[in-house]
Amino acid sequence: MVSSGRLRAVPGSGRRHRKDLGLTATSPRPVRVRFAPSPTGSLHIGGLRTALYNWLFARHHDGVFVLRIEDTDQKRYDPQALRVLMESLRWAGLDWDEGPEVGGGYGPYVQSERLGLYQRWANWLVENGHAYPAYETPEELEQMRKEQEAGGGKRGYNRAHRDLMPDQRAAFEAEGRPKVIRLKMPLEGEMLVQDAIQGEVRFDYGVLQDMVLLKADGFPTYHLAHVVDDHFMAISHVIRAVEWLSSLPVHWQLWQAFGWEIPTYAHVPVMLNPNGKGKMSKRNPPRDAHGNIIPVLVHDYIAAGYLSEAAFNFLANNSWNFGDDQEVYTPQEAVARFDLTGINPTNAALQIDKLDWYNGVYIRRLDPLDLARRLRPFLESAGYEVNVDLLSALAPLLQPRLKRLSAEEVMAYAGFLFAEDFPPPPREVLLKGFKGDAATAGTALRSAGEALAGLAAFDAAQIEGVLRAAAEALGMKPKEFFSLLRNALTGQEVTPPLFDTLPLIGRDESLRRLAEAAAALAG
RNA sequence: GCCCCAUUCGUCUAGAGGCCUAGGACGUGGCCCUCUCAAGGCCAAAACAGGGGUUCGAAUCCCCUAUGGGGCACCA
Repeated sequence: MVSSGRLRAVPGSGRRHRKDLGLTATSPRPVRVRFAPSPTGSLHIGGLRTALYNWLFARHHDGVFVLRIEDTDQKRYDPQALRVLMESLRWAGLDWDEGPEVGGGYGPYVQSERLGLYQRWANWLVENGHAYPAYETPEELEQMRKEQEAGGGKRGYNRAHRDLMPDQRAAFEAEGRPKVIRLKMPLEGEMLVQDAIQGEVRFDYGVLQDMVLLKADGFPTYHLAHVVDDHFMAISHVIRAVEWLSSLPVHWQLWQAFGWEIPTYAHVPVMLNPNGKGKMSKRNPPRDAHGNIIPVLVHDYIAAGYLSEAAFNFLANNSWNFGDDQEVYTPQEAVARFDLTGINPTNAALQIDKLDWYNGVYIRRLDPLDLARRLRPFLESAGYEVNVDLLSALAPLLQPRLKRLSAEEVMAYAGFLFAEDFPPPPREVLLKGFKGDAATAGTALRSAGEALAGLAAFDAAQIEGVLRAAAEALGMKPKEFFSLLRNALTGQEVTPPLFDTLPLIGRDESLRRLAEAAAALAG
């Protein structure tokens, strides 16, 4: 039954032996892989990871990465989806060699433009006894399912039309009943396949059903389209989500029926919710410890302020690992080392904390001016007017502190720089953490102002010098003095370091804030 | 209900019969640095799901159980 020499049976468990296969070494075919999303909505984060593994594999082998659009579900088609899908892939740095907008020698790359091909090959299957027309209506099938559930018996299509007499068939045709084409699955026997990630996979054909290949509307189902397209696009390795593993026998039968060279299959594990319960779903978005929603769609990750560099590294390092205990690596480094069989077959929870850590790592690696440039649109879309020079000066201070590119985080650290006007903070804020009385505090603020006013250059080093001297002259602990100044100058408990922050506020404005705070305390 | 797959610290993982006293990372806790918060440095707690085999020797191979996950459409 399994005729391909490449896909020989190997004794023992898959886990143990899957790396002995030499899958690519023994394959004479040039590496061509594809990512084949359906344009029914925005790209799922797990989908991006699957795309990423395909891309890594293609680049590692100097192969070809194809983007194919599986728009065979007319009911769920979303015209916006394709654009968003491509945006998401490009954001992550996954460029495709063939597909929409770039073309290629195996097109068209959109399935709805290939309908004739599927119909032709579906008919070929019927003519050669591998498939048959079935005339049940969706309502009849629904009825059948209900009876099965009530009876507790076997589920699935009962194969009523598998062996129709020619006159029965003619009668249905004469009636004008719509028909589908179904695959004739073997009634017994076993399928045995070596999956590059999952290892040995075995299915008993007896429990499988006759899946629909061509729908009544003339569109193919995934099963037919996948095999026909992967054949005519010369795909060498099918790297897809493990959700498909259950339908592998259908595809396997199709390959056998057509007699085409079978690609190597690699089923990548799914991404589970952070709590490990169930796969990530946009219908039931997961939440973190604080009750915040964890994004599921790639465009939500972008909007949440994640860097594509961090997302790439994080996704690559989930289910696959670099080796050498190295956690941070570039796409180029990953390409050099990538090995399909090194993907862990176990489903993995999405560890959002680790993504946040990666994001911090990559934010810190940015050129500060680049950070400012990337931050700008987030601030603007939150309604802030951005002074580019100020933001550029602020960026290095923000850099070790930000977890994401977000207006919210920037404001938490530096909102006092963006305020339209800055009235003196209320007393309780000014005196927060201060042990002395208001008069002492006011005196301290005034002497800080005097020290700063006399400075030749208003830079961090000089500011630090005079303020430390002022603290000593006042007989105050630096800690106490500086937090008093922070309160008066920013109204915030948490800010970037004071000495670096003062030049951003500016000398005049700083002196004004100190004076007004002192006045407020006096009154 | 049926089919398939998996199971190593809370989480992501290393592990290919002896290099395992089970390694790394995130997170957590402590200490250091320190004007707050970060960043950084150091340290710590934390795992082979359970039970049977095979073997001189098992996290690793086999079987059973349990648990988790995926799938059972004229969706992909």
